[in-house]
Amino acid sequence: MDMTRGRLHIQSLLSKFALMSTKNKVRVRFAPSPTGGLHLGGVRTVLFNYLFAKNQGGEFVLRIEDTDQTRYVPGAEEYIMSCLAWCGLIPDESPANGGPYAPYRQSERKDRYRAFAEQLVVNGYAYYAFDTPEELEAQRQLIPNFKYSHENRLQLRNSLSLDESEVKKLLAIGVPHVIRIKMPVGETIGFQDMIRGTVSFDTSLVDDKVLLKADGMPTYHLAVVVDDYQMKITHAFRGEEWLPSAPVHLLLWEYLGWKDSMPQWAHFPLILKPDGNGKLSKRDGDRLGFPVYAMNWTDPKTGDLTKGFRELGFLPEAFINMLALLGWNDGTDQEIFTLDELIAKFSIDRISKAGAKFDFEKAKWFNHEWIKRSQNEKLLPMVKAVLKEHGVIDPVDNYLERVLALVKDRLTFIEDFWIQASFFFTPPTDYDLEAIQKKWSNEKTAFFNDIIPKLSSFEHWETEALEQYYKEAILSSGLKLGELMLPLRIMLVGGKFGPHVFDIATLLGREETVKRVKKGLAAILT
RNA sequence: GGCCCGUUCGUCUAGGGGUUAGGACGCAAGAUUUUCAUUCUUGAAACAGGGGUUCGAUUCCCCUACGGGCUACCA
Repeated sequence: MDMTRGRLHIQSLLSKFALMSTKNKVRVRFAPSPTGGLHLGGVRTVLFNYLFAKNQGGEFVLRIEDTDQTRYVPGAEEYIMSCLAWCGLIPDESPANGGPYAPYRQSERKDRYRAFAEQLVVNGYAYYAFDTPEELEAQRQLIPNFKYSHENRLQLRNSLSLDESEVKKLLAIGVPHVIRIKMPVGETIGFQDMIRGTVSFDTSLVDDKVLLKADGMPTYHLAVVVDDYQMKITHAFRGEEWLPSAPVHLLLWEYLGWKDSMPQWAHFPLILKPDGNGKLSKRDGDRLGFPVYAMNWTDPKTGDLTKGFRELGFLPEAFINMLALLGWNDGTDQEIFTLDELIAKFSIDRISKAGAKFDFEKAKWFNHEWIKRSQNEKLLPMVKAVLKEHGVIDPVDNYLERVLALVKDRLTFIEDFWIQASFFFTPPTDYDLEAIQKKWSNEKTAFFNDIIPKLSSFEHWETEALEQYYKEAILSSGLKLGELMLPLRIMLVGGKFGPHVFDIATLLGREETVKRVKKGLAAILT
């Protein structure tokens, strides 16, 4: 499929939420960058943005940051949209009418950024810089901790250090250049973060960030401010890794003359590696054996597949629930929330400040809880898919549903269904003979030979009646109850596992049960 | 190195000037299930350290330590 699908999703998102909104509504944005799979942290950022917007009765806007052409990965944009759709955060199908602030891809908004960057230069808040990447690299080699800043900008090649005529000439002949912000000296710039309170910086210590790259594309710093302004964003929430660049953004809002429309800020804590320290990365998932992406992601460059939560058998409800509770809680002991509950109860000031280590065990627990709570009919398609993988095609719905009801509580992942219930669909081929053969006796053989025909004609094929009948048969044979329970189980399922043995027999049906007992008995006697 | 942010059981967290510092995951033990799992009960397990302020500090302030983030013509 081509890249338009991503756009359809964005637009449908806009139309769905934008239509219901009117003036003075909260507008929140998230800007994924299509450089790879969608990471846990990314989904959580979207989720928090979404929950806040919905909680406030506002709207939620997606921008696509595709201005980094070197890292842009084809297909990633569409993949991100699919992940968010799976999570239930954006609509699945889309009417394709653009929202009021289209386009939403930075590459398609390219021209606007240049104009604002030039405006900053004219007003003395930014300047052209002609230094080549090689020259800057040389500086970095020469000077430890080199920073392009007020301390050295007059020694570098830019419109501040060069003659006006020289600058004009360079621009006229098209020498590649960037536009950098001219950070003021000795000012303290601060803001109110909705999570952290007052945060402030000394502008002397911040470097002159590039605003517009040599290829004419904006950096994140310029794009985020222009887009947030033009899209009338009221709240800008992002990960904590952005905190250090906040002063640049603050200044830009001021220099562009938009200070009064600046959004409120919040910086979310990071999701950390479960072991050791640091930000959670794709590598950690590979290393520790759990997914860090929402869905399977195949890197088109390397062909590497990274497994996703969806494919592992996570329910989207569980995934969302788990992510929401990683760094947020509602102040009560409740841990299981539906999306609607999360929306109703969400508030920014209950987000914790400190980073949270991801715990896969807890994630599994959330999934287990959600499987238990899910309606059978919802689970059925997923269970069928698992069966299909193992060659079981078109199981009877009614039968499948009864099996599912019996084993549902035992599942951590949907995939576990096969481990827990395969014997309902294919008779055992291997028997755990070790468990019973040592204590086997001729009396036991006689018992089964005797009961097989009786079972074949047993009328009340139903759990309780069967159990009663079987136990009475044991008693009257003079054998011990416990000695003949396990053999029956092993004949039916092959091993020491599974639900109540008479529930299994009931579901299997009379014919199949008798067949398995015969076959099992033969296996024991060989 | 510089700047910024943070620090309650192993992990996610609640709490907040006086509490037996609460819950959940995981772990351990027991009960139930004549299997295994589920479930239930119980248990072990935390306020980073040092100074203030205070009658009293885990809670407020400062310092230190530790952790994290940023320090690109990446986001």
